[in-house]
Amino acid sequence: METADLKKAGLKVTLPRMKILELLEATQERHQSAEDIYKALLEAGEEIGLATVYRVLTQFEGAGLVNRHHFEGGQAVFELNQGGHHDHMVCLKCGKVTEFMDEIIEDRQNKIAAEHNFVITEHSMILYGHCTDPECQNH
Amino acid sequence: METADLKKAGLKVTLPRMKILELLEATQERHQSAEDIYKALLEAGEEIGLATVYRVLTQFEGAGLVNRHHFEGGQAVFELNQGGHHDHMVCLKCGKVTEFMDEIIEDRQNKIAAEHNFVITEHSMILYGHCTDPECQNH
DNA sequence: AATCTATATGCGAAAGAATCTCATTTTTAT
DNA sequence: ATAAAAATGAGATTCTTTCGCATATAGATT
Ligand SMILES: [Mn+2]
Ligand SMILES: [Mn+2]
Ligand SMILES: [Zn+2]
Ligand SMILES: [Zn+2]
Repeated sequence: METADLKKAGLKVTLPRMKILELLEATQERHQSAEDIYKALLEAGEEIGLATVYRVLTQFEGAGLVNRHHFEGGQAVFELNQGGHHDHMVCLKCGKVTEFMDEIIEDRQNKIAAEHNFVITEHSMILYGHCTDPECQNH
Repeated sequence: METADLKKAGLKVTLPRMKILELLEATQERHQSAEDIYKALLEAGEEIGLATVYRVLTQFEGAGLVNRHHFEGGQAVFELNQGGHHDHMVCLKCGKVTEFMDEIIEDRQNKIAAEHNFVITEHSMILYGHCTDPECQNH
């Protein structure tokens, strides 16, 4: 149930918020830009302004409901926060995003930060390259 | 010598290119935005347009003379490429940038990519948090 | 159920970063 | 010194994101 998530986050249950949350839960595309979401809502017949989409996503991020990633080049992308942390591989040819998580890397990150007396609050790790699609591999 | 680097990169030796390269070599700030560089040049009495700074930095990047990083929030930053790869820790309070390099992480990144038949061309790994400065540590 | 008040929304304007256009200048080859 | 090709500077333009404000809505209160 989604309205519960909104209330729990201290956010009023409004139509834009519900629709955006529903979309994030239903979609195949785990990583979407604010504009992607805006357009998808338009196509679904919802009349929600782009500024509202940005605002709501920022609020969702603050509430821990979504995560925002800055992949190289384009807009920021958002994905539903479903608990487990992970990092990303992004194909520079087709844009495909693959998720992964590596305990060894996470451990090393923490060790390195500790060595520098640095307190990590978040991190971003993105591998860029070519995915398995033949179109993307040869040149 | 720097004009040699420019020629080697197939770039004409122009005043803006020399001045920008000199600045990057001389400065304390290893990581500067295009605008930082533009302003530093202005203060040094050079009349170089911001568009030229962006153009030249992009050319330098293509030639492998500099690296561009997209830290969260602000503009892209550029640093002289002095050979060794490294990653970054960025203090969200004071903006201080610390560099580090970890073979274990680099190895794991390559292993993970290989497991996914993904060909890495570049990667970005940034740890965000608070640095050792007391101002930055206590909230 | 009707009313009230705070909050959220939609729209257009604005901001910030980076790129583009094009007339002029500079570089480098001749 | 001359000419052709390339680079520059200034401003316009694009792209993404945020802001401001009049209107609409949610949720609390009668
Ligand atoms: Mn993800
Ligand atoms: Mn660096
Ligand atoms: Zn691909
Ligand atoms: Zn700091």
